[in-house]
Amino acid sequence: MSKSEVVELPVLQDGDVVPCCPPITAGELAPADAEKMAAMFKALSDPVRLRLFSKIASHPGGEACVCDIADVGVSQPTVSHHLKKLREAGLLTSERRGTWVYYRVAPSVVAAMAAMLDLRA
Amino acid sequence: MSKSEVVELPVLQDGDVVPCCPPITAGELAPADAEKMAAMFKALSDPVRLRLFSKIASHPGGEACVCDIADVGVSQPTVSHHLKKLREAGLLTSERRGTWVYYRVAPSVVAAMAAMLDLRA
DNA sequence: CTTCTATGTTGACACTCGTCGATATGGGAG
DNA sequence: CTCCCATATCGACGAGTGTCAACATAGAAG
Repeated sequence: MSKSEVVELPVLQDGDVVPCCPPITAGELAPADAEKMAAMFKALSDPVRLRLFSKIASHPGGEACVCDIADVGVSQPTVSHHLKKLREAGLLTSERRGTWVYYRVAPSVVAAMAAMLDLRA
Repeated sequence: MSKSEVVELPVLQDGDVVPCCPPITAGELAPADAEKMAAMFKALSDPVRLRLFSKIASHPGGEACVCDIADVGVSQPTVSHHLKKLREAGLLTSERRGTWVYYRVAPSVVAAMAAMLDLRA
């Protein structure tokens, strides 16, 4: 890992339509933009996190209870740990409703990634 | 990191138009597909690698000599190490021509990522 | 041949990461 | 209140990662 400081947060913020960084093919990436993009890719660089993310993204209603997606072959604390990472990267939002906690994909995440790739969504 | 085996290689292969995995939002990601996608994102999850990648992707002619892109604030061995990682992930190809080594973005990498996001390039 | 330059490899180090069991917290039910 | 269930946090462990200096290799030029 780079020895630079941890990028603490928000890669993306709710309501942003234009995302954090210019397209990756548009020119030399500025160091600060590279940090933000790297943090986003890093959050998606684990198979378990990708499976959790895709389960939420493809769940009817756009949201999923942890209990709906927890079956990914690792322990409950590990699932919680991964969901926290995705939350910290700005990719997911969570909301407690009664006994259960519901996660959904943060708005404009897909659009942000598309912009990085120089595609219009 | 996941304790599963290392995904040794080719996330993408030259000539592939349809990439390794279904769109991330299309449904629950299969474990094997998640491994492949994670390996790709992992390769892009470092700021230095992202800057190298964007320098190559945006370089005139679609290729760049190492000497053109090596100025990213780390030592020469570290640059070489990161380029190797990107090569192993199938994101870059390299070719030696005389004294210099030229890197280019592997074909259909961008299209593959676009497909993951369920966008048509 | 030798020398120089460009790039890759090796080995070591500190740090980060994914994982788990144990424990804590939060809220509904009785 | 107590009990139970869902989720989060803590602490520890082994594995992996980024970095560098030192060295190795490849090719051009003298």
